[in-house]
Amino acid sequence: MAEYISVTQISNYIEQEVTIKGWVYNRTDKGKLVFLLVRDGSGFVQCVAFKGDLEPEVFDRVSKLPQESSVIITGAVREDKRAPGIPGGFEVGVKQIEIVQEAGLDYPMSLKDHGVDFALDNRHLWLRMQSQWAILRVRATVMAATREWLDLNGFVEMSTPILTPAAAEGTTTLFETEYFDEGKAYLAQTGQLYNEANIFSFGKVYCFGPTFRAEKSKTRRHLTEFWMLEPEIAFCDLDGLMEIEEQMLTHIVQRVLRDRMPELKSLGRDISKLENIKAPFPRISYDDAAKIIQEFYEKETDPEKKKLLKFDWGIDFGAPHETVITQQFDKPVFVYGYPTAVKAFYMEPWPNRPEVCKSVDLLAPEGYGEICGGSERISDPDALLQRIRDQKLPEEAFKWYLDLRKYGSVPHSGFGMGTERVTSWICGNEHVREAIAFPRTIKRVYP
RNA sequence: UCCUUGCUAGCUCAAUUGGCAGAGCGAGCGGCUGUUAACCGCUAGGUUCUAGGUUCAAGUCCUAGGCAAGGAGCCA
Repeated sequence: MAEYISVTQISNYIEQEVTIKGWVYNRTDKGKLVFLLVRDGSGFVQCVAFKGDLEPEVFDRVSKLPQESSVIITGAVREDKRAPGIPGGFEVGVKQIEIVQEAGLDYPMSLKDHGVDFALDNRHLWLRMQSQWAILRVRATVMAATREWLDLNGFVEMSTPILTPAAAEGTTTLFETEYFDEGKAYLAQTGQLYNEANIFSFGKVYCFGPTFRAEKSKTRRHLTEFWMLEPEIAFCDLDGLMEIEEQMLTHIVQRVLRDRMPELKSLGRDISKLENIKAPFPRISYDDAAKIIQEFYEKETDPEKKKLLKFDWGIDFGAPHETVITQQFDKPVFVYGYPTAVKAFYMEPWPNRPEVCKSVDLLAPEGYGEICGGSERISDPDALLQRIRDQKLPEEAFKWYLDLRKYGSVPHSGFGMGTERVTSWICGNEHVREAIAFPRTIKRVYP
């Protein structure tokens, strides 16, 4: 009896008889022979059925087998450069085929292009397309490599709550829900404050889970539900934080290159752009970034684009600003020292320059923009209380958070990384919605 | 909330200045022993987003509405 294998293993079974279980991705009927491109979850392999090798009625069914039919195929593996697939270059000569189910003829997804609306309405089926399969395989590797690096470097994974009592930074962007007799609870938009408590027990921690933003943002970089990684580190300043970010990201990209090359190639990704992603990453201040933007603003002749590049010191960067900055570098670039006024209340002010703070964003190249945002946190209890009062935040809700600065306060830092943004950048996607299996956007909660 | 663009066959899109509703893919039938989103021949498939208006004549122009997209605002 033939051994059951997955397509990824196929190169180890040349000239041997194997069994493949999967789905018909494409069929090419050539008359007396039929090519079936079969996907099994691990890869895509071409299976070839010759009329002379099968019973006439079986061959007849195979030559009419609809796309997405589920099959169990047994036959000998051959090496053949002409064979398409992932990894490709191998094919199975069909000796036996069990048709588990003939798929319906009205399968709506064709191998040609689809519009965004149609593709998303059929996300449960769109997932089967090779491009989506490849992107989500890269995503899984991004997540695995992230945990791998953190675990190897002494971080402890903590699970921070999804249901939270109040906003970390205002209440306008929270999804709210009734919570028994306690009033309202909110879906977490960050686990950071809880991780700041966790470090005083564990030193270096991270949380990695879904995060919710009720922002009415409709852009290629936004989802209302996305997966965020948030490390937090005790006894760590801004420089130490940047070092952690660049080491971790280097590991992620190099691991994807090692383990997901066929997927990246099938997506048409320019691999040379990724091979270069190695620490150290360039570091520029907000002030330096402002100068770069100003130069481009002055050079720009198109009035439309010039308007988008308009920039006054003190504002946060928009997408066009980030694009201009990232295009100066072929690696991700750190921009640190943002104006205190545009950043969250807990960020440590710059020494002798309180108008800027020890915040840092990591911007991905090729125009992808912000993938990580973080800061050194305020460690002084009086300074933190002052910031909470200045921003008119509910002092009562932050009582426990202020406790952290009373009992053994230390300089500490942390950042958040958007899984979908990192995956999109590595894959070269146009939109983050393809980097999560079932995207949630302002206009879509189905399927 | 604002700006811009789009909505025509199951899907992706054409349709010149307002003048006969078209193609490719998918589906059906036939052909082909090396296809790579195969190719070739034939067949079926339409309330042109909705409602109203202008006109001899509306997919096309006007009014209102709906849906979607990606930008702004907002945003770890």
